[in-house]
Amino acid sequence: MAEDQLSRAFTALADPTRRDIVARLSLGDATPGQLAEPFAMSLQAVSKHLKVLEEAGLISRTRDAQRRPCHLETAVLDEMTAWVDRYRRNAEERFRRLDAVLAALAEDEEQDQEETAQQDEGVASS
Amino acid sequence: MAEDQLSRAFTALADPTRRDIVARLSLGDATPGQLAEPFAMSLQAVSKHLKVLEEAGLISRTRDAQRRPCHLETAVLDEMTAWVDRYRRNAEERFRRLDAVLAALAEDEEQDQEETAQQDEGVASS
DNA sequence: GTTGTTCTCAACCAATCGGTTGAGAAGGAA
DNA sequence: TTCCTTCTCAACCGATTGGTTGAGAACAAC
Repeated sequence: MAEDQLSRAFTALADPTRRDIVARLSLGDATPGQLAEPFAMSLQAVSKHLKVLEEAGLISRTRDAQRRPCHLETAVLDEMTAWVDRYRRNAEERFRRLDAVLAALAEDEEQDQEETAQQDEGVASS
Repeated sequence: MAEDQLSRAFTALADPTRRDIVARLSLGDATPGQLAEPFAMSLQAVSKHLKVLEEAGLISRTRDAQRRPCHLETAVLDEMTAWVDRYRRNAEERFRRLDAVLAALAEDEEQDQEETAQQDEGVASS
């Protein structure tokens, strides 16, 4: 996926109104008028939001007389989760390995302490 | 998760520089100086990006003398995939059901056509 | 102490964003 | 045709964004 496409997708979902629209569209296609209804803003503002979502590839629009029904496209949503998951996995795998190393070190430490304790029998610790 | 926290997270990842930083940090902690090195911009600019990432909860910062090592936090990444996946699943489940309905309709249609063909034997179609 | 390194803060600037209003295109209904 | 509905486009406005430079805080090293 092109870099700026991913930027557009994240930018699109950064706005709460646009996330609400995506949530609504996940339940079924809807016209701009229907989508604008729950919001305290003009139809033109919603129309702008739909343009942003369309340019991000998150929705597509068909035609039905004057109406322009909007349809949620899932491909870009897939790309977004793929990106986020990739680096989340990177980090978590790294933490897992680090934990293993720390656990091994802790075991060595325990071993060392036991040996030291044997050597230092009867000597007060500082 | 708070609504504006999610907005901050998506806003943070909307910028390519910040996505690069997250990718880099997924491989291991790093200081602002190390993170700024590959970019053709000032350290101050990178410092601002780190502030955005920190306020989104995507990174945390500790202290090591003058250095402020950055650490990737995966919790918010989880929240982001959870959000995206929720509505992707909604939509895909809906498409799956729609496909089933259409398949059923197509079968009925076939049935109807067979019956009509029997009734209309020898009659030219209009 | 002074010096050098690392990093953040403050002020500024051009560009973008999210809303507004007004105009008009596209198409069904009277 | 004329009206009404639905929607987009264009221009504008204030707030935010992503960069800059300059100043200075915090700390190690000398």
